[in-house]
Amino acid sequence: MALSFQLEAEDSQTAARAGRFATAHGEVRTPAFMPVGTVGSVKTLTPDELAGAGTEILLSNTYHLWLRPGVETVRRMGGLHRFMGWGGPILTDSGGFQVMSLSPLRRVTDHGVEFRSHLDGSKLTLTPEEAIRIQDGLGSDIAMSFDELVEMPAPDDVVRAAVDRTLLWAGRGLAERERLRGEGRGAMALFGINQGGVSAAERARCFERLGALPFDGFALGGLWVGEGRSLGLEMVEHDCALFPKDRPRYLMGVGHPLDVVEAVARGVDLFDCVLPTRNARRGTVFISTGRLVVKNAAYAEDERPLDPECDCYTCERFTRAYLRHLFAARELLGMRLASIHAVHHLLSVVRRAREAVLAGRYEAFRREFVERYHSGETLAPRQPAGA
RNA sequence: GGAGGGGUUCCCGAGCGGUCAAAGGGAACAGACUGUAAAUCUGUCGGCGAUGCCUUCGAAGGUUCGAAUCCUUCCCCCUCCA
Repeated sequence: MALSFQLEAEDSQTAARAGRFATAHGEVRTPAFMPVGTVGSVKTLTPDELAGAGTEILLSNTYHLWLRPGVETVRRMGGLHRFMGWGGPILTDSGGFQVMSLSPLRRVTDHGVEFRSHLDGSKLTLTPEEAIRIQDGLGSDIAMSFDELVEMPAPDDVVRAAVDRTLLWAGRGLAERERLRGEGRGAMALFGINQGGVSAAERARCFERLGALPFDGFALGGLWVGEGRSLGLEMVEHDCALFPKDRPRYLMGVGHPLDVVEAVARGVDLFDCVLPTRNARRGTVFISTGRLVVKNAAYAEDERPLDPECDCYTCERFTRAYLRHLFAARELLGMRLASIHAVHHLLSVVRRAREAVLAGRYEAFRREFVERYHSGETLAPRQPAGA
């Protein structure tokens, strides 16, 4: 068994759950958030800083590492874990997202996707089999099935075609892992990805076949791509009700604190998202009482930490005024300090969510969390006493 | 003392009779960002009772239907020669 998922607790009032799964590189307690290290690095952060923030598993990316430095290089350097100096578990995305985000540079057929490399424009073909081989070559703990997602809104026939293709590719990916296992490779776990856009019927149709396949976990794909939050949450609730209880459920690409808390309430175990770290690099961080745009002039002389309720390195040592200055001066340290907080904060959200489930009080936690977030209490800029 | 060049909106800098509140860049301010082509992108950036009006291109005066652009005087800066 590539992944032994153990369900530890289920909330009585919501669909929230707590669990854990083991990989060759360590155990992951859920709900969990995976900081995103697309190119083999969570931008600006060292592995020690990630671990210090409570990271238990990272996400990295097939497409990007395939282009540069290339799977063979990573493999010869001892695999992705050694290469990037991260000893914990790694989940790799399959490149499915790039099928969408690099749309002007690609052509999709049943065989696979023909990309123009965003680095040098060269023509490349990524197939579901190749995506599995690459992830195996990288040494991933959890590989993702190669899928096709479409941006919302999208016509029904486009969504249907993406579902059919995703199912076709799911089977081929599993078969490729079996083939690799026959060669003594392919030890990684493999997750299937459910598609179907915002059509409950399509998602159900997709999972009818996907769920019958021997995946180690299931992901909710194609969400938070323009459909709107409430529709997205509806789909989350719908999918989770279909998914088996004994395997982890991964909501791909979602990471706004409120979305995470709401999705956990609907049964999601795993998240990844660039939002916290990308925003952090651009001067906005999530704190317990809302969204703080530290780079704004209003904080130029605010002596408080980003989040008075946070115990991360940045919040223990630095003021908003200093962070604001670093962003204004475009000092790299600003991005680093904000990223440290961002990762720490989201990981603390999922850790507290987990504790709440284990304590049988998730509904109360959710209510308090959402209320606190909307309070905006420590958000308003404060001037120094002498001003 | 002589010769020449120049003073433009917060800064640099284009414009050299109308289409100029004035290119472009910077700074500043704000917004966006959810399986990362992203240390990115977008917007605003003289004032206002705002499909128009008022004030602005070193200062004052003049030419002209009309001036940042032409003329006169003045003030200030820079370069070279003495």
